[in-house]
Amino acid sequence: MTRHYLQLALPSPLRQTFDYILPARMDPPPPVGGRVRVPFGRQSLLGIVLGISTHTTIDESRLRPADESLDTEALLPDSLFRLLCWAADYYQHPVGEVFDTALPVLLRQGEALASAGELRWRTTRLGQLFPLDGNIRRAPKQLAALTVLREHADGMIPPLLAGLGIERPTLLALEKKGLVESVHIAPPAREQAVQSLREAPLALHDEQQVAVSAVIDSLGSFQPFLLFGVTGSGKTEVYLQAIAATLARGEQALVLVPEIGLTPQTVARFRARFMTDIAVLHSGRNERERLEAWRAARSGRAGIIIGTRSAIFTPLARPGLIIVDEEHDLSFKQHEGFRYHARDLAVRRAQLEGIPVLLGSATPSLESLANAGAGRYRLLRLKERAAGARTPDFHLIDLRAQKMREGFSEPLLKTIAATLKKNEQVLVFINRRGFAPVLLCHECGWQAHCQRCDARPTLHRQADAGRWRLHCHHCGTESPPPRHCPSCGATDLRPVGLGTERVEELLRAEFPKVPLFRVDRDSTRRKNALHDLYHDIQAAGPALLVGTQMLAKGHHFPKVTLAALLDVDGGLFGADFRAPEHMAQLILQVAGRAGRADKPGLVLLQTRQPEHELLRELVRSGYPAFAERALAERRQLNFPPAGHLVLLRAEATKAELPTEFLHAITTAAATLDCPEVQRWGPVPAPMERRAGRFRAHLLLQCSQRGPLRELLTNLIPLVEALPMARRVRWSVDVDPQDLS
DNA sequence: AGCACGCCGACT
DNA sequence: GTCGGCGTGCTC
Repeated sequence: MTRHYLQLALPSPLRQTFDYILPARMDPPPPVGGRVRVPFGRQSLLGIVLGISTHTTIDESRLRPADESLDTEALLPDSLFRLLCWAADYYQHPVGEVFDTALPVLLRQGEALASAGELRWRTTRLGQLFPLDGNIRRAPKQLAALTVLREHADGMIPPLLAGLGIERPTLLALEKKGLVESVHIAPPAREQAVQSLREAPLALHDEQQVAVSAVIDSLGSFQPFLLFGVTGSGKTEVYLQAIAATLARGEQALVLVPEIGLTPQTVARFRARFMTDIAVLHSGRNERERLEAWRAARSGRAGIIIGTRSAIFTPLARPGLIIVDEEHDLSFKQHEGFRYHARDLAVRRAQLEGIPVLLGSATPSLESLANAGAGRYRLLRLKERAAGARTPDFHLIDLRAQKMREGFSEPLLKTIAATLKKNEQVLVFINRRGFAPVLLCHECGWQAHCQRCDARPTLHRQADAGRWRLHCHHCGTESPPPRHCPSCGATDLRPVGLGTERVEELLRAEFPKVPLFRVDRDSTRRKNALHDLYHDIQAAGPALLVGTQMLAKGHHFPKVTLAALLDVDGGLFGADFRAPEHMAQLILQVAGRAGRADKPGLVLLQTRQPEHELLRELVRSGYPAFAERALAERRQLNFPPAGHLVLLRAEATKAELPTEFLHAITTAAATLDCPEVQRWGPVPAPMERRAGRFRAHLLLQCSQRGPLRELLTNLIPLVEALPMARRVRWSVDVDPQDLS
């Protein structure tokens, strides 16, 4: 009899698969895509079967038999399985870790694929007949439980019982007496998603109608769309109606949203419209909930799946449409481990599934705009704002010509005062939380410095007690600020620069009678805090809103007519080549909060560089013109989307090691023939030391993806073979989103 | 990454 | 005399 071998993906950083002997007793053999338990060194691991073969390249004597097969069917549909294999190759990441990232934790730990069903308690035959006036009278809780359960022949679920004061110990006691039992009721297999609408769709304006029709016409075949619609133009209604058509075909829709965008309100909007089950997947859910959502998607029970980045790996029984909202958002790129981009995988997945994918944004990434320009994506424009709302006016305030009061120019303060006087709300945006980014000795110029990073810790004021703390945003270290300058002993230590807390303080002093709301990660740490804040802001009259990105994303503030950005220069002149793009997106997002319906909005930008070409273009002609110019710059530099990048990162506790290691890589690369690929570095990372580790970068650049991929495929085995590779932490970042 | 093996410093 | 530091080797 010929022997068979299982080719497995194992959760290990080793970039290889592992072969195991398929034991004769394992009959039927595990399916491709199913899990098996195998011995691995001294541990026992779960692996995914990638293939079964009669051949192996490994010496027979080294092979071990698999222990146990867990599944009778593949965990993932074929298209998703192939997407993961493709992604492992594209991102040059170990395939075992790719599967590990893609699967719910409980499945990785061996939980059954199918849900055991809902747990219910019910009486046994004996329990039905048991005399209630007998011995059990001495156990009142049990008596009550038994009485209730006797009236519910179908059994009851634990939460319902708990509502009646019946807890698990009581039920277990009754079970021990043989009076009640727990059963698992399996959910209906392959239940069809309910398709009917709960509320009527909104009327569409012409541009929306064109967009919806285009998507509906393409259902059933691969087609990427870029839905480029200004804030307030009704992108969401386009999504909802495209989803309605998808559900009407009996298919499912997968919706990806940015991390910050998946609020209860977002989900509520979908629930209000559709009767179907909606599976929600985000970081706030526990593993049990994630697995249930995953199962609902896989079985086809859920018609709509809404989730953040990792939801792109949700299996679908009948895929129909993928939507990526705010496709330019950075949170779609994973920044550690398996560094995939969910938007890019969404397009690839749509292709493998043969379905349309809709990327939506008011400020599309230059990548997507370039794809649309090249005809790879179909561009759908929404230029009109719904309900006749007007686009806000932009004004630059040249700070060089202004007397400043703690970060505020005179004209800005005047405009704020005037707006408040009209009973309207003002939004002040500053992209830095805390009180001040620098603590400086006024005597000798000493500055507070993080012990573990090449960075200055931010000065924070504790909400309670008003205590001061130094807080490093890069490594999380917190410490009390020194009372004396460690360098000269002086006591005159001063906070320099602005953060949200300081802006709050300044504005409270300036406008003592006006309610002020601060929205940043520190002020919204409490559960529901954000929701409550939004509620209070809507209810308030004239008010000041101070905040970071959090304030700029998602929520609408109809009463805001003035939005001010205190410092746009920081973004425009960041070290990263994408800094201007991100700043432009942020400016427009903030602008999108101002001026709705009947009231025109005004956006004030404080800058020391009013002649900056990109900034002027943005303010004068809007995002498309800005993007055009930014794209031209990228083309000149051969940067994405014109060219392609791969960033090799290395870090270690010894300072010289990362650079040495990357040097060794360049030496190894020199033996490979790839004249098209350019090399930058190795260089120390922009912040060389972070959380006590020294970091270095090596950037690879090429106008074509092909040579870059080929180089990586040949280079990485050489890198792994370097002895030094054991002593540094290194990673490959294909299509890096930021170079820091 | 885990996990074990192996050879040199400060302590119950 | 041991406990334990992390260098290095291996995992089908």
